[in-house]
Amino acid sequence: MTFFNEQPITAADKTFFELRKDIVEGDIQAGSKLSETELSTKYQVSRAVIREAINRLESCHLVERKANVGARVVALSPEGLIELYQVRESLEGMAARLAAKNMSDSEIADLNSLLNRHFDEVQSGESYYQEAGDVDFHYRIILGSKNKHLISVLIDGMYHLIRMYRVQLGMAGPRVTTAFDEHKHIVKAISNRDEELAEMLMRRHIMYSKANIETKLETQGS
Amino acid sequence: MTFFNEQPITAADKTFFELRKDIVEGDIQAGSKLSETELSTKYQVSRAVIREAINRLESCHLVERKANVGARVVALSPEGLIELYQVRESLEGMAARLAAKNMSDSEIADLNSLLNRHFDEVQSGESYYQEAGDVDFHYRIILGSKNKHLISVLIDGMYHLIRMYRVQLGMAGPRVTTAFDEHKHIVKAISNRDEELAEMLMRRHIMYSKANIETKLETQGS
DNA sequence: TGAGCTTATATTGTCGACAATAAATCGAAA
DNA sequence: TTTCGATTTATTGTCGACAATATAAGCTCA
Repeated sequence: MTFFNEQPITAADKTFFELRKDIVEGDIQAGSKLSETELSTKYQVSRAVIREAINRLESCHLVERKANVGARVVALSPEGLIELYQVRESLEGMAARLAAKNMSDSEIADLNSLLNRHFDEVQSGESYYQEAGDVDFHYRIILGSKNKHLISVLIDGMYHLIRMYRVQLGMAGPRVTTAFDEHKHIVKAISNRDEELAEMLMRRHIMYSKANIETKLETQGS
Repeated sequence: MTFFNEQPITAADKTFFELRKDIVEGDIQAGSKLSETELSTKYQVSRAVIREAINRLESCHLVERKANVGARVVALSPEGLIELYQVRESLEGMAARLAAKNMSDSEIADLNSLLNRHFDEVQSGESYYQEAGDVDFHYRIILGSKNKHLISVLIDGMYHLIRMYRVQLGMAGPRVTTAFDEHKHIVKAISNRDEELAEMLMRRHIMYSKANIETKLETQGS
């Protein structure tokens, strides 16, 4: 998966990526305090670098900072996840609409072939790629919107937080074949340049996903 | 206007607010470079403080940073403004939907009285409060969504950039009475708890506003 | 003359030390 | 014993200096 062309340049970049990974994957516990001095010894960089990394983590909504007190990793809550999905529904719906308007024919063709590849993988039971495939699909449509601001808000501002929820609340989930069909319909709408339908189908797709998570949270009781 | 309860605590806070104001209002030119040493003498703080302020400005999409090169104030372009309004349409539409669901009756009553006040002001020709009133209206609905993430993305991540466009491209605009009617209809839908309609009306309201801006940009040629 | 390389310069990135603030500890009085 | 206040301690905020990088200037050679 040749996802983000993010490659660290400065030490702050590198530390930011490492910290983000450790937070998203739960190596640094949700809700825990981030001590600057502690982290600076752990990651072998100065406090200035740690501070910059923490500032960036705050921008992605992964940590919360209070003046003269410090930073904490965000606490994960069912309500927080619901709120996140409400915003996601709205923004990715718009992304699908804009993708129907702005994606080139060749990009749409690529998207179709991606979907076919997923179909083969699902058939052969390679559940490993399910989440990656899902992420990839949504990622391409987001980029397909060609709206820089929208892309930034979704990728920089929400993607990693969503992933954090997925990883830590264990949302690998089934919902594979139905989600796949939904993806197909969305791409169909996009290739028909039907903006209205593309937005509506994407919103429903995310609403279903949200509902699926909600029932899961109820049964397992988080 | 008792808007943001943002009050500076640290020197970095203060500098961030000052810098943001100077950028939004154009005292620091759009597209210009931000020299850290220069700013540190200008604002009488160390470079560390300036760096933190610039990092935060980057989070609000007011400046863009490149590693080992520096930060520039964003360049304003008609395309950028359109993109911004697309995201705004999507998010504020969702905000209106959630406001219809989550605002308390008393909050809705307050919103109504705000609108009546605006009506009086418009009647008596106090065009001064037009923009402030418009901003206040939208701000209350955003808060009414009760969705922290949505609020953060809109207020922290978009509001000041939108204001920067308004100020620097001179969008005080007419569109007063029609916008006022639209506001009234939106509040009506919210007080009826009609989520669907509230979202739709808000989206249209912002679409009209966007269209209004577009024609303006065409005639005056930016 | 100009293309490519080298050197110089200015700017950003990183660091450790000090100052300021908030939390924790301790002590005194009711 | 408990509550309020003072003192200590730990953490964050701020600073100036140094290192690393990128851009600009100058130089060499075809």
